[in-house]
Amino acid sequence: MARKNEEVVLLVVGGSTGFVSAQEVYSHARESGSPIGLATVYRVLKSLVDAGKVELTFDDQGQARYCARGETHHHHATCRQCGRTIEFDDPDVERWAGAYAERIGFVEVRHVIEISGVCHTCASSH
Amino acid sequence: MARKNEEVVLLVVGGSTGFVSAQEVYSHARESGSPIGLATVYRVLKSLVDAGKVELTFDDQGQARYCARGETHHHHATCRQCGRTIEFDDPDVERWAGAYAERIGFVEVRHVIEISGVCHTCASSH
DNA sequence: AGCGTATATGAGAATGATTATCATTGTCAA
DNA sequence: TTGACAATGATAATCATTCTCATATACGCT
Repeated sequence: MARKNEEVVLLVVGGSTGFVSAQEVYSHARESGSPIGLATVYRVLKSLVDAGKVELTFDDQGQARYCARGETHHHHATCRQCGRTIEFDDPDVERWAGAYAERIGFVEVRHVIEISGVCHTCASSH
Repeated sequence: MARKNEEVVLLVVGGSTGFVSAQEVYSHARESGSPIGLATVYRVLKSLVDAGKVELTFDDQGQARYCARGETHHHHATCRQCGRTIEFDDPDVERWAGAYAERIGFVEVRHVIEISGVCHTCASSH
């Protein structure tokens, strides 16, 4: 067998910077020679998300986008004009989120922090 | 005419605590006697979002959910089990977001901070 | 009022991402 | 090899959202 499907999907997701859509995972996997089907892409992605190996968010149009979760938890800042994504991991805000969750009595807390704006490059080339 | 459609939609969205889906807006509006159509609900919601009067996010399944944007900027903590929503507005995190955006050179910054977890009630009744 | 034009509306069709179905194929222990 | 069972992929179904278009309404002008 060429390669296990889960492996193929992880390679594609992990090999991309930023987020990829399920359809992109599918076409990239096919381009790289895997005979994987779209249904399996969705199945594998879902199991990877459940397993915590891949992160799932939704873009401005509500489409699912996936991103390999590395060792470190982090968030993203996205430029609304060029789409460039900056990853960040700020201990201050992590600490804040944890403290806040505790204050309101939430457990098993996840948080999503998305910052969007216009990056320096786009703003100056305006 | 009974009432302008935009008014009806704003009433429904504003009259709900937390987020509502477009379908919910539609059925609530119909229940309250408006002959509004689903297409118009979507049209009006989109224009309200563009106008900044309504905020748009996506839930765990990628469905759009709308929320009236009041005078004060705030964020939400949602219980994954009962769906209850707690609004919060914490100056610390606002300050952090602003400072961070400046640090990476972003302008016209918006940020979304979503906290999800299991609330005290659900956790203890488990 | 009468007329013309532009805009808004709603019913239903079309779209497109995601999910379910199901026959087929691969896996593996006995 | 064989039988049980999970994994796969093609395709159909689902469902939120968007598009289309015929109609209705608002607005300006005479």
